[in-house]
Order: sequence, then structure tokens, then C-alpha cells
Amino acid sequence: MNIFLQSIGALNDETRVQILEFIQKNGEVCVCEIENAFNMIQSRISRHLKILKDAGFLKVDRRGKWAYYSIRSPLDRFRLACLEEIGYLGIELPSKSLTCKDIS
Amino acid sequence: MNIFLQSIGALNDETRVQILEFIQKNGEVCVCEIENAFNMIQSRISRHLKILKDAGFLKVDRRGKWAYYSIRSPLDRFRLACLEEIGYLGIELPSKSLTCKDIS
DNA sequence: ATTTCATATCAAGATATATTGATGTATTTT
DNA sequence: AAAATACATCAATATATCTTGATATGAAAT
Repeated sequence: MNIFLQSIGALNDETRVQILEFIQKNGEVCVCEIENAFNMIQSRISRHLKILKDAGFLKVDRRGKWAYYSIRSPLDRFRLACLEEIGYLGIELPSKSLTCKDIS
Repeated sequence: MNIFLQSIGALNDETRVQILEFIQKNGEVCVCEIENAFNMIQSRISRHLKILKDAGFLKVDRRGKWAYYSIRSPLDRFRLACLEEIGYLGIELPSKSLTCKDIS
């Protein structure tokens, strides 16, 4: 029950659903890319990413100073069904443009 | 997105998940049966049932003074997947025993 | 080694959701 | 018609979650 509620709780936020779909569409992205695309402050993005990771939807790969997030694989049946459903929602996403590297 | 979040929000509560599974196992039940089985006050149960109904998981059938709740049918793919997942959780449910009719 | 950069975490306030007890509304029983 | 029953809704409080700004950490660059 707790694992189920953790997954559900992670999806119970519009920003997090958008972030999940953003990663699903763009593949591996680093935090600053999400930050720039969504135009939200860093601590907010970081917190949402942690919730999605702890709930088993995402994995992180740290390379140098960057943290790259991507959809965790393999996903269990239910989380997969959730991602699939999110895919069907037709969410308008910001485009992935600037990265920290691009700017610096 | 809003419909999705409403479904997710409805599932984001342990009591509601238990109620859903209770109805899934027992079929059509009236409010007082849930009230007795879960030993919760009526207004609390009523509110949770409304949230589950508004989110599209349940339907009500009013007959006389009683309101009978059951799983809405047909359910869309995603809500069905959720119910299925809840079924796999192996939730311990209180047994359906006394009804208002039994007592009176 | 110091500074800078990317990210994570914390503490406070803001916002949303849940619970309770009281009250409202039908419906049935007497 | 009056009382009782089953359920719904409201208002107040309690609890949980989100957002923000500040601070911490750890890697890279100078």
C-alpha cells in the first residue's frame, strides 16, 4: 500500500507530471535543462525530481557537476501504465533549449 | 490533465483506496455498510465516496433512503489499471457485516 | 587553495486536503 | 403529521504538501 501511495503521491502534482512527460519525450536531461525549460527556480525542480526518483519513476546519473535524470528502467507494470496514460494526455511542453554548458 | 489529476488525487488517500477495494470485493454496498465495516463516522465516509464518484471510479444508485455505491462501468483503460493494481496490493479489509437494515 | 558552478537540502510561510461535529434534506415508519 | 433513518454538506480545525529564499555540498576551473 505504501509503495502504491508513494507512486500516486508523486503523480499528484501538475508540475511533476509535466516533468515526467518532458523526460519521457526528451530522454536523459540534466537539472538545468528542466530549470530553463520550465522557468522555475532550482530548488523547486530539484525537490520534484527527488520525489519522482524516490517514487521509482526516475533514476539519476551524476557526471561531474551535472545530474542527469532519465526514466528508470525497467519499470513495473503500474508505473508503466501511468507513464503511458500521461503520454496520452497531450501535454504542451516547453521546448528543451539551453543547457548550463550552452550558457557558460 | 485535470481529469488525470482528479483520478490520481482520488487515489491519493489510504482510506479511499481501501474503500475502493472493499467495493471491488463486495460489489454494490450501501454507505452504512462501509461505515460499519470501517468504523468511521458517516460524514467522513460520505465525503470519500463523493471524491471517488466525482473522479469516475464509482456510481451511486439511490433506492429509498439508501445510497448504493458500486464500481462504475465501463471504466477507461487507466482507471481499470489502477483498480487492478489495487487488487494486487493484498489489502486487509474489514468484513462486510452489519447493514442498517440488519440493525433496525 | 580559492572561487565558481550545479545541485541538494532546510526552514518558513502559503496553500491544499482531511477530519470532525453540527446541520440540512429526503425518505420511510409510526 | 411527527419522529426516525440514511445520507449529504458545511464550517472549523488539524494535517500534509508546495513554494520560496537561504544555505550547504561537492566537483571543476582558475
